[in-house]
Amino acid sequence: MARPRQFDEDRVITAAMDTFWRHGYEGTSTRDLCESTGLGPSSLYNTFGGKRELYLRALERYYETVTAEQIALLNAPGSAKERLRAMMLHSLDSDLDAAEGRRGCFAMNAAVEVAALDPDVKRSVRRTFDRVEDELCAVVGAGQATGEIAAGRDARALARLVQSTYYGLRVLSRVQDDRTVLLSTVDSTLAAL
Amino acid sequence: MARPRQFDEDRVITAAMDTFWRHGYEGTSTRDLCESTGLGPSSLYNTFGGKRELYLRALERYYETVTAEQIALLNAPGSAKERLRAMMLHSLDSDLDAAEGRRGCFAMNAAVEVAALDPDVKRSVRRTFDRVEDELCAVVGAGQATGEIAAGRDARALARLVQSTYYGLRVLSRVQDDRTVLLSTVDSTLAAL
DNA sequence: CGCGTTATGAAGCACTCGCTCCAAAACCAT
DNA sequence: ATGGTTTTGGAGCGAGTGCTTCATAACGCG
Repeated sequence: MARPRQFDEDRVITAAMDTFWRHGYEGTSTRDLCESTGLGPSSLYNTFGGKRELYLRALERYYETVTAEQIALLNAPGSAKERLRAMMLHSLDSDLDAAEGRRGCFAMNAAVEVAALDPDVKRSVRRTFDRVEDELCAVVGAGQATGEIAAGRDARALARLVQSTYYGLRVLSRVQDDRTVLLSTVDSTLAAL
Repeated sequence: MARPRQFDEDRVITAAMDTFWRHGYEGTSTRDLCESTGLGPSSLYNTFGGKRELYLRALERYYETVTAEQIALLNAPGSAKERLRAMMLHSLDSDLDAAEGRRGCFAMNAAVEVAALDPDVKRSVRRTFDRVEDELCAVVGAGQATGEIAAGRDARALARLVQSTYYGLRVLSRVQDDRTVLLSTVDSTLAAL
């Protein structure tokens, strides 16, 4: 019927996610996106609509890939606390890895930079955070069932406590390079459960 | 000797802080700064050097005013947990106040948006965070002295735990509008001490 | 093949970016 | 008042912004 696309849409979104993640929304120009995706501006606008829409797609992709990986770590074999620790360690090491560019958590970056200005971004990040909370809640519940975690307190409340500490650590990791300091806070969190 | 300045430097920095705080570093243009400070570009550049330097001054001012207020709440009369709670509640209500523009914590915004790109910004935010940690540590220590907080665990470790939860809550408040949800996490944190 | 349709690359739109330059203005010491 | 020094407003620099336009290219279908 017509000329087919010369690019793989998934690859393009992944490349765009990488660029937005690294430089933020305002810090990324449409030319940056053209360069990292390999698309010309006309293809990019024809396919996705514009910078904002592509950013939303990138956030979606982050949820499908990186957040999914966090959740997989939470559902891996092991005790509840081992699984919580594995997830936090994984993120922390990612945050501190200079080779990855110290770009942090894309969802958190979006929450801080864009959520107040764009309701769609706010909704997308909210969905990611809510999903993480749910998964944490399930792990805490499992820990309570085995007696590993005190059953007296509400699982949801404990999950939210872990989640807050987790994102707080990721904030601190932006200016704190000492892994052992952050690591000890992970252990304090688990000890408090 | 020469023509004196027509503006108050402190007022200008405070106005710049307000603008950077609201719109972020990349989201603020030099024209925005001229408008909010009332200065022409020549005065602004002659006095401060440039956008980046003014941002650093704004961060300094944040430390001197807003962070100082947080610390004052930590040192107000009351039990240790009451003081921790007062500080967290104050920030949370500020974060959720639509009239303030949902701009969050300026130091945290700087940590997330700029710290990886600018060592001076990283240092400045780090200093603020370290100071907050120290003050939290003092309050925790006081709580342990009165028996309000279990003396078994290291005060510094508990302070870092509180700090992480605190900044994590401020991240979540960017997408979570329900005050009671965030509030319950504050209480979970205090209960875990 | 030729047609209808869509994708592509390049040029470029109006506008904004951070910043500079400079003549005029405003002060104080003499 | 004059001279010396600094500040001020405004015009404007080159580069970059998000995005559009359009002729051309590349396909599947008849």
